[in-house]
Amino acid sequence: MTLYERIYFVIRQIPHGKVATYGQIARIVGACSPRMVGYALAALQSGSDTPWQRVINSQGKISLRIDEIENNLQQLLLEAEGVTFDEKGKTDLQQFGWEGVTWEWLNKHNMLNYEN
DNA sequence: CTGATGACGGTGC
DNA sequence: GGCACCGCCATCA
Repeated sequence: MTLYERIYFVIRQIPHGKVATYGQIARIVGACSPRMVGYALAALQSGSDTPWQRVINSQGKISLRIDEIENNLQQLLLEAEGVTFDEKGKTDLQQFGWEGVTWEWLNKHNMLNYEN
């Protein structure tokens, strides 16, 4: 199982209507750097079953490349799930932030070898 | 094997 | 709040 696959696996645990940050995903899978998460998502191709739209940066903002179409799509998908954005495109992590996985979940999937 | 390529985060100014 | 660094390393050509 590659690091990318672990990252996608964790992202699929994010519930509907919640969002997680890159750093949060990184800590869960044990990636030394949050960049790995971003890189994994960048390598993701459209048509994947991974809810990539629920992953945003630590400031609660959508952080995509210079692709406005995909950028708007991400916000659209999240708003369809009930996540709201302010006029600056920021979402309230206190309200919509994901709590993360449980210790039991990590143990169940043998991810304790990597961190936590 | 080597080098290029990246959806970030924290810190300091 | 914004900006410039720096750390970070799996994947691919």
